[in-house]
Amino acid sequence: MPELPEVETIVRALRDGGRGGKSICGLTIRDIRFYWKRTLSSSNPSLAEAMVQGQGIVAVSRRAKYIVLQLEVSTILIHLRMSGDIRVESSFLENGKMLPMQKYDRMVLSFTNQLRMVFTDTRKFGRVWITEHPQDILGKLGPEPLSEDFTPELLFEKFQTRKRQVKPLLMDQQFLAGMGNIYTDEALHIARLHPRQIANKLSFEKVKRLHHAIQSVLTAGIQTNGASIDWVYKGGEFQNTFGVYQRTGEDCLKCGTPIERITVGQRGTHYCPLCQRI
DNA sequence: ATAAACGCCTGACGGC
DNA sequence: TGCCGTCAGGCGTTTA
Repeated sequence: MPELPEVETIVRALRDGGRGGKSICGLTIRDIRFYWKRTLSSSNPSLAEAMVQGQGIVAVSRRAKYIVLQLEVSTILIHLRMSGDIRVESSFLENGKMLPMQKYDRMVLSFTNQLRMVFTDTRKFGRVWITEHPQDILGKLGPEPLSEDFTPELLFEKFQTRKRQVKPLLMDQQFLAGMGNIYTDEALHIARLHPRQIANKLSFEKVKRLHHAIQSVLTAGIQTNGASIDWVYKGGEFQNTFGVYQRTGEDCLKCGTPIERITVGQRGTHYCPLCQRI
């Protein structure tokens, strides 16, 4: 589910408090428990437990769509994939009883101050890594689209060696890190580019437009706390400003042409056939 | 290098 | 009501 803006919103809440929970910065881990075996990327829960037990949360940050919990020695990486979410709550009710688990809870990180951080994930695609070498995973990722070094010139240069369709390329996390299906469709619409355009055929002018569109949709997404659709991920408002995503058959807000849905790179793709021509 | 097909999972929704 | 197919903010592996 979550793309960069949703993950950023979750990370800010973990760092500063928000989304109904308190900050987890500085808390000490009492224990970690998994309720779905494959949620833990390695297959050794007792080693995972030993690697985090007693350690403090030094920093909370985001890299691409990964949540990064920096501990004193090791690092916890969380990828929410399609349906993951995080909540922070007290482990106990006011009467002193344990707060019950919920149906789709897959991992619980308990702290010594009786707070807990719960990773909930209906579809079980989400993954957690506990490692002393997070760069083994994060190091393969492409540039952060909102970072200073992601420039129109860099994007254009990276496109030159690529004959792929632009939409799947933008969603390739090793090419550019953080874009998903929604924000890619929205960015291509704003930039007036067809999702099947071949990357190295785009002029610098068009790449500049695309670069600006990527940064503006991601920034708007973060400002509105992400997009909330279906039962997954609550609290965002970005869905109210969709231009094409999930608007099949509705009028393009720029030209009035009905939005079409096609499949590109095995993903449902929404675009305006008039604004976004090859 | 590129891309398709498939696997991993559960749930919502529409058609019959 | 139930059954069935399709679809879903992702990504890794295998196969062409």
